[in-house]
Amino acid sequence: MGRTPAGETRNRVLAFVRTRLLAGQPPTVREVQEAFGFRAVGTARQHLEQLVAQGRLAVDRHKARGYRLPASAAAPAAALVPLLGRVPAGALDEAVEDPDGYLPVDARGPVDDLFALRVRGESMTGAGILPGDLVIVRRQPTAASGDIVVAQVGSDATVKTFRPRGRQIELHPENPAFEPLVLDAAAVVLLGKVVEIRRFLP
Amino acid sequence: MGRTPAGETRNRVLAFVRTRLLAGQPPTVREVQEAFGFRAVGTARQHLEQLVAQGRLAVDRHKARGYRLPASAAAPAAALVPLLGRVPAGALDEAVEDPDGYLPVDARGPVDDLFALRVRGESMTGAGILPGDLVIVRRQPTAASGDIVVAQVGSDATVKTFRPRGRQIELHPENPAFEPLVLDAAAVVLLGKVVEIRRFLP
DNA sequence: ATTTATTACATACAAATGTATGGTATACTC
DNA sequence: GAGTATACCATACATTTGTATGTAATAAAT
Repeated sequence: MGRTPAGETRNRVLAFVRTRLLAGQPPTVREVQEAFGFRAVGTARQHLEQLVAQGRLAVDRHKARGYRLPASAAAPAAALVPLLGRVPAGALDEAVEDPDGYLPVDARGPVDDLFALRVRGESMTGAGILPGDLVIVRRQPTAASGDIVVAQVGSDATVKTFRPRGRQIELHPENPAFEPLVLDAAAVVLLGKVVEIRRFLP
Repeated sequence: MGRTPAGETRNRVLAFVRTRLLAGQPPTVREVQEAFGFRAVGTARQHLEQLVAQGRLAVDRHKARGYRLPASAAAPAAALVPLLGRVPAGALDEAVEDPDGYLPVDARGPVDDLFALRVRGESMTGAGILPGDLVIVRRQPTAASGDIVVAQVGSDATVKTFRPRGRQIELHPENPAFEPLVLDAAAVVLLGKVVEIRRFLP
């Protein structure tokens, strides 16, 4: 029987497999076969094996739905980080239980200790953090001087630059219109360090 | 034989399956069995089926690795957007073929026409876009006045605010130290509109 | 024209995997 | 104690699925 243009079909097979993998549903050889209307399993498998030979796909041999993206493709498995509506005093764990939504992040590093917050106020505009921006925060009880952190002061969570001064802690805004907060260390709970900022434009 | 506390194990099974699913590798019943040291396949399956009965898991019957997260879990599938190192004149499609990396984005909207670029220069700091930031761009040939766009001027791709003026196009920086570009419409290729900004902090 | 490579088909087999049935032990209720 | 429920084991079976082998058709190279 005949054929089709060039390596045309093969690229489509790769696209199909990649899509399925990103959707979290690795396809079987026969699912590829059906998706492309091949009348033989072998045809689908041939394309898949060629892609493996070219290094464009990887495979777990003898396993059902064993085709993977090659490590070189640097396919960061995406994890989801909870977006917290508000941070109730103390109970960060509980807030994580009932998030307002989720943000996908690169899962090549640790992600279990991440959460996201929406920024309120203009105190950090000088650092390129605008009202409404989302910050992704890594939970940690300490930080280095100069880090942008999320700290709990009273019942509010606030985003500021962290500057410890002996027994006191200074929380610096990055906006000349605002004054630094100088607080006793005991009055501040460090929720974590801002590791990423995201802004969506309409 | 004996047992274990309460519904303890079951929760762990759910956690295990969920982790595997988010990693894009749905487990088999036997993989669950081994992960928990059950000596019988049935035990693993019993837990899985109970979770399905409770609505905490979903399943594609008679399919290998068929356990899924229930739709109610509403986990937004993540898609990957290619991060382009540079935008060669005209050939955006080719650049997409060989990206520097990928960014995970929420896949509930269209994602096929998205790509990401790294911002160079300080011309947009007034809009909270700093050098080194990543912008996620939706490919489109036109834009509304005031949109932040990526435009190709000569051989360079540049991020600016878009302001059409009759037959001319003005590309406005958001930084008083820079001057607006006023160009003939024919000299500008609009690559797309910036829909998201991301910044990673060390 | 012959050769070679690629694409595709047909069919079969073996391994992986989902499913089913029956049994044992512990805990709880009545 | 009888009855019920839960957690687990042991084994078998059927389907799904990966793998292998042989053949045919078309295109490009020699």
